[in-house]
Amino acid sequence: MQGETSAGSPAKTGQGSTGTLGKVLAVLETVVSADRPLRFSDILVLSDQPRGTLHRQLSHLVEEGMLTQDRELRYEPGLRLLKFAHRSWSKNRFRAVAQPHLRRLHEETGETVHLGVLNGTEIIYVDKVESRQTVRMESQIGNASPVYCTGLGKAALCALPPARLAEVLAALVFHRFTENTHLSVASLGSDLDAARGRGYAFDREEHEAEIRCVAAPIHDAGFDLVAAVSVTGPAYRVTMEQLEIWAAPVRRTAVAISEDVDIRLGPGGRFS
Amino acid sequence: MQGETSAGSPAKTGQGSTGTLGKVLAVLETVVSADRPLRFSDILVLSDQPRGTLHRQLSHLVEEGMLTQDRELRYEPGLRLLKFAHRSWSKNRFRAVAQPHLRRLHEETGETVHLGVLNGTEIIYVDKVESRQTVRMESQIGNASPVYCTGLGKAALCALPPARLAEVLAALVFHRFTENTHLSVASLGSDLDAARGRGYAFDREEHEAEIRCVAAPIHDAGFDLVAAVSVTGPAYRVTMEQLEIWAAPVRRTAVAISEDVDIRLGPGGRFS
DNA sequence: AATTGCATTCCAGATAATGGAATATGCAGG
DNA sequence: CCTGCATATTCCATTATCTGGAATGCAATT
Repeated sequence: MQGETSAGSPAKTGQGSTGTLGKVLAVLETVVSADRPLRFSDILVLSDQPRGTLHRQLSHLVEEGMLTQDRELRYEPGLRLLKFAHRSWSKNRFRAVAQPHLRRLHEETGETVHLGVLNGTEIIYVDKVESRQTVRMESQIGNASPVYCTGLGKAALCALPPARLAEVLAALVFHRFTENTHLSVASLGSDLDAARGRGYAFDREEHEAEIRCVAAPIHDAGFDLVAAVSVTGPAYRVTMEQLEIWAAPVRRTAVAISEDVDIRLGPGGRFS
Repeated sequence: MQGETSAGSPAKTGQGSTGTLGKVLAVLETVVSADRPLRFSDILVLSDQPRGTLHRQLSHLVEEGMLTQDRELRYEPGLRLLKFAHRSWSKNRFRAVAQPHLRRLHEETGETVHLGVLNGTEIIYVDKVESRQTVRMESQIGNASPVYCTGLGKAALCALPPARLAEVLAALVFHRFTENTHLSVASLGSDLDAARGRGYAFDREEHEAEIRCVAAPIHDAGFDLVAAVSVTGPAYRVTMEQLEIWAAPVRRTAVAISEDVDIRLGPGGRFS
C-alpha cells in the first residue's frame, strides 16, 4: 500500500486511485515542470484531459494560488508552492539531524556536500553545504535527479534491500546525459555491485560533464528512509584519486548520520 | 474573479468555489503548518471535515507524495512539495531580474537584503542575500509574514492603489508579535501615510524584538506585481539613524528593479 | 477478558467533476 | 467594416466521485 508512490516519470502520475486529486496534481506538475509559461492550449496537448475539464482544473489551481496567470493568459507556478515548501523544508527532521555532519564533512574536504533522499526512481536534494557563497536554494535543494546517473542515487540504491532494488530497477527509464551515463540495468547493476562492495559510489561525469563525486548510503533501521551524502567537485580540481581519499570521510559521515537518525528520531521517527 | 485568493489566514482556506481541491489543500496546509507531525485525530480536530472524508483525503495526499506517514501513523510534509518548490523558485523570472540589484544593495550596506512579494495579506520572501554563510533557504525563502508588521509588508502596501489597499486592510487580522506591533487599521494607516510620504517604510522591532529594517516598494506597470526590498539588521548594530542613511540606496534599488521588471519582463510578463 | 482510544472501512445518497459542443474573444488580412 | 482563424471560455445533461454517519478493526491497557 505504500510501495511505488513516488511520482516517477514526468508523464502520467495520477492513474486514478487518487481520484480527482491525482489528475489535478498531474496538471500542476506539467505547468511547474515546463521551462516556460504555458498557454491553455499548450497544456491541453500535454495533458490528456478534455478541454472543459482542464480549464476548470486550471482555474481552481489559480484560485488556490498554486498557479498564476500572466496578462497573456499563460500559466506559471504560484507563490503558494514556495510557502508550502518553506515549511516542509524548515521542519524536516532528517535534514536537521544531518546538517552538523554535513558541515563537518565540508570542512574536511572543502568541496560541496550534498544530502539527498531516495524517492521512487529519483534522488531529491534536501540539503547542501558549499563554500562559495553563490549559495542558496537555487542550486539544488528540492531538485530531483535520476538515481542511475548520480553518486547520491547510486549510493542510495546500494542501501536498498534486494526486493526494493529490483522494483526501482524495473521502473527505470534511461536517458543519456553524458557519454558516461549508464543506459542499461546491466551496466548500472555491475557498477552498483562494485559500489556495494566498496561501501561508496562514484559519479564519473555521468550526469554532467566535468563533474565528479563520491557518495555513501544512509538509511534508518527499517529502511523507511534511504538517502545518501556526497562530496562533489569539478573534474579539473577533483581527480578520481582525490575521490578515493575522500571516500573514507564520506562513509564515516554517512554512518554517523544513520546512527543519529535512529537515535534522535527514534523508532518510527521518519523524516519528511 | 481574481481578487482575494491569497490563502490569507491559517484557518479555513477553501471556501468551496474550488470544489474538492480547496478542501484538500486546506488539509495539506494544516499538516504542513503544524510544528510537529500530526496524528489522524489531531487533524480531525483542526479541520472541519468528517472522519471518513478526511481519512480519504489524507490517504490520497500520501499516495501522491504530498505527505508522508511515519511508523506511528503521524503525517508530515512530503518530498514532492520540495520538488515543486524548487522548480517554482528557480524559474521565477521576477527573482532572476531582481537578484543582481539585491547583490549590489548588500554590498553597499553589508547587512541582510530581502525581497518579498505581496500575496493577499501576507508578504512572501522570495529571495535574500546575506553575508554570514549561515545561509540557505532555511532562513526565509518561502516564508510568509503578515503585511502589517514587516518593513517589506508596509512598503508593499504603500505601492498599492487605494482600492486594493482598502481590500487588504479590511481583511487584516492583527496579532501582537512585540510591543511595537500595530494592532489597528488606524495605527497602521498613519504609519503607511508617513511611509508613503517618505517613499520607504520602517520596521521598528514590530515583528521581532531587536530587529529593525528599512524597505521600499516595487511594482510593475499594471500593479499586477507588488513587492518590496529591504535591508535588515539587529538593533544593537542598526540604529534608526543608520536606517535613514540606507533609505536612499534601498529606494534606488527598488526603483531600479521596478524599471527592470517592466523592461525585461515586458508587458504581461508577470512573475510567478 | 473486557475496556479504551485509536485508525480504518463501508455504502447509500448527495455533489461536484466530466466532456462534447456551443459560444466568446482577439487578431489577422481582405 | 467585415470575415476567417485560432485561441480561450462557458454550458449543461450525465455520471463518476466525493461525502459522512455508523460499523468495524486493531492494539494497547487494566
